[in-house]
Amino acid sequence: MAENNTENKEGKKSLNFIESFIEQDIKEGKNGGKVHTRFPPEPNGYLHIGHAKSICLNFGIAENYHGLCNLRFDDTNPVKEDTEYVDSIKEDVKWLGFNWAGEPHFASDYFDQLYEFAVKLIKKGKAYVCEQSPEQMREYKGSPTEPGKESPWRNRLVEENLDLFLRMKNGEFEDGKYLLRAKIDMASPNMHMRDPILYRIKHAEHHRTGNKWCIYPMYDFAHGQSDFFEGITHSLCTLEFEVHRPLYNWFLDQLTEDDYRPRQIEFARLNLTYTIMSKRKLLQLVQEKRVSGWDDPRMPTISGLRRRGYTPESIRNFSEKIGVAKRDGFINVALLEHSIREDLNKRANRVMGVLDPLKLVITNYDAIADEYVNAVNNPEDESKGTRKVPFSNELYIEREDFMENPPKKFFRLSPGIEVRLRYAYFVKCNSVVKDAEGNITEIHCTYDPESKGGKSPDGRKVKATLHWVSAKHAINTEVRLYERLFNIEDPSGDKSGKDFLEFLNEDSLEVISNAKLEPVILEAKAGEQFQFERKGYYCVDKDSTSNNPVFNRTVTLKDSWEKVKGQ
RNA sequence: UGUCCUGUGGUGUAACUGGCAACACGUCUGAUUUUGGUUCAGAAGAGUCCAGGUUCGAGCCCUGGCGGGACAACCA
Repeated sequence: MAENNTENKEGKKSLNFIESFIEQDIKEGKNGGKVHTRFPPEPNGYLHIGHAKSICLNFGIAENYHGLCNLRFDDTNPVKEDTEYVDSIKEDVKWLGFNWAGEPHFASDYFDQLYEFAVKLIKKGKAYVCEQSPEQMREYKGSPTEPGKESPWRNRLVEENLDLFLRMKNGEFEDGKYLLRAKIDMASPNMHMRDPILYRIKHAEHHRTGNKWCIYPMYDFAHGQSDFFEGITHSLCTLEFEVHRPLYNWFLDQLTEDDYRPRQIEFARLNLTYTIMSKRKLLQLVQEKRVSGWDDPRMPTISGLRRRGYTPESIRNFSEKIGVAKRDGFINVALLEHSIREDLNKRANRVMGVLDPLKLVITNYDAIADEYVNAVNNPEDESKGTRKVPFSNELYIEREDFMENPPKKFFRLSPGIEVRLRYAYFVKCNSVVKDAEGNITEIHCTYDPESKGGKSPDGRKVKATLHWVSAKHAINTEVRLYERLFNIEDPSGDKSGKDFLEFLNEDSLEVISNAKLEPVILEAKAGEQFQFERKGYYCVDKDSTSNNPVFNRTVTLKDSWEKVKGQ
């Protein structure tokens, strides 16, 4: 699967630990040698790049082993969940390029089966109705280092348990009055085995089952069984569920006598530098309007990355590059950025765009001439063809491409220096116009008519090629420049107790309202990606209108001048 | 002073039943270049958390330490 895996001496691809488990299971003929995975989000928020890792893993493994992967919504807590999230999750999974097996599944599809299973446990004497308050529960639960104590309701008669559980279901009691708990071991070193809660009373409307139920199963009582009901063979989840595994298996033991059983395997969740992955915190950013929404291009959500200009391929490639293991670490965002540059370099058409315009006047060029120059759309892909770019005596160039008193290694435009205007002509700077404060307002140049197309007939060289836009043809454009959302690598991991919001980067968004672009961009559709030559990759935002085109910067180009300049 | 998981270049991931620690990103050279991009060529950077042990040979096996993480929601 992972493309960065080296091949061993026999030319066999090395496997990640999950693939090794799976191949072992197949070899042993477990579950008939089948592989069936699932991606099981709770519909309580938008998917983020961490989910993308899980999606690529689950769907990728199913594909590799000729199996299937389900999409299942883990919707056992009605107060947090919503169909808005269901819809966005489906959209995001599809956008990433994956197809789930059949229709999407829901844990709520199994509420009846789960209820029956709970009744069965009661009858077997393995579950009981408990009346402890949350406080009492906590007290009786003990701590990781001390055993718990048994609930006084633990030895209720089966008949009584059955009766109470039925009445819980029938809505006879208010929230919190009773609980159904498994009878396992209050002294277990594993807290999750200390008589975990199976059902709680919650008079809440569920986004799918409406008011049919007022008792809802807990995660642990729903997840493994859902896997079982769907015929899942390998249930991949993140590391924090490792301690749940004995309970996952305990339920399976109660549920089945034959030898089919899903296997839970845990892997490390993705951490990315300079961002956060917690759904709760992302929700907070949205609710407090620190960002414009779940799809704000600065968000690590799939919808945010999409709006930012990331392609599904780039995210899938990223996911392969990071691999999968059990140790938790931090992936540098540089790797994500590399993935999108790599992809867009091949697919994005080039266009010239000036973000910080400075007027350049060609004093010896005919002001009324109507000239077009030929430009290559994508040097990496000849099939993308060429286009005509209007040229005139008044142009915009990038303000940072001119320096009146340049340092040694600056080889762009400065007085007396000749440079090439990309695809057009050589120009030489003769003078500079300034306003009353001494700010440069215009650069005056002369051009060499012999250098049309950017080639010098006498073979003389220039050290720089600048992008430009003809002033009278320029399309005035809004461009949104994004920087990382946080100032430190791990905003959530601060040991001094600072809130993650304190590390928000106040300059993460810069809006330019007077960028100048070539006329071709008027034909661009929302979401379309371009490389603005020498500046980076940009895409058309959904806010874009024909009167007011709006572009998002996906990522800058690698900029080695930036390093030189810094010295 | 519990249980479980986990320690490999700056970062992430590899190394099949023990056999010269590899790949990617990042960094640094140089070449090419009508993008200070791309591409190409090359370099630096770890001796595998520590200490013992087994072995001809240990990142891999054993013992003992140390570091990091998870677990005490009627959340998932």
